[in-house]
Amino acid sequence: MSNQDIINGYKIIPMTSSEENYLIINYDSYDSIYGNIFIASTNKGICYIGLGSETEMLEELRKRYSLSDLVKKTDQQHSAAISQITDPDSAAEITFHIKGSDFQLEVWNELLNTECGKTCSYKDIAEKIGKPKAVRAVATAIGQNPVTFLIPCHRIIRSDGTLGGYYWGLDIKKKILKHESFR
DNA sequence: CCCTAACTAGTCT
DNA sequence: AGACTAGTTAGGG
Repeated sequence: MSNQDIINGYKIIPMTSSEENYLIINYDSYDSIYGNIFIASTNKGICYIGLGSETEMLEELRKRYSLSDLVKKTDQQHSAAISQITDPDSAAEITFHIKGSDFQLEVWNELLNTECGKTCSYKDIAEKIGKPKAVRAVATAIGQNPVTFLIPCHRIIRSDGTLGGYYWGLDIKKKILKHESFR
């Protein structure tokens, strides 16, 4: 299974370490239904989405892509992301350019198969990637997802139906799920 | 229903 | 090597 398959209009391009050198990353902050949202992208795809002040997010971005050049500049990809977040059901085509271990990329790729408005369990994801016993590792990898909202880590909940965790806070997880099931 | 223990594999120190 | 996890299951209160 390739990491560059197109799934529901989404595609993940893994960022190699050589690519990361002197890579130009455009970032900016935008207003959204979830408040201020921070989006960053390379010339190949979106590499980070986060919630919080630009100062905090910039620091986070520098940690993740320490060798790249960060430039405050709006981008067509950013507006595509915003409209997709606003209307999660719309069939947009969005590409991600993200760094991660083989395992992480495999997990994030699998998340793209989850349907809007539905949920599935961490165990389901572990089984789908053929490592049914790696549930906890899968959960950790999901938590490291650099592109919140668009790589739908919020749709993954525990087997017993409870919400499980969420990096940006459980209230946001609830809010997204509610927004997605409206239709 | 809540609690604990055992199990599990990837990542970080 | 050891200590963490956005988990799961089985068991006992």
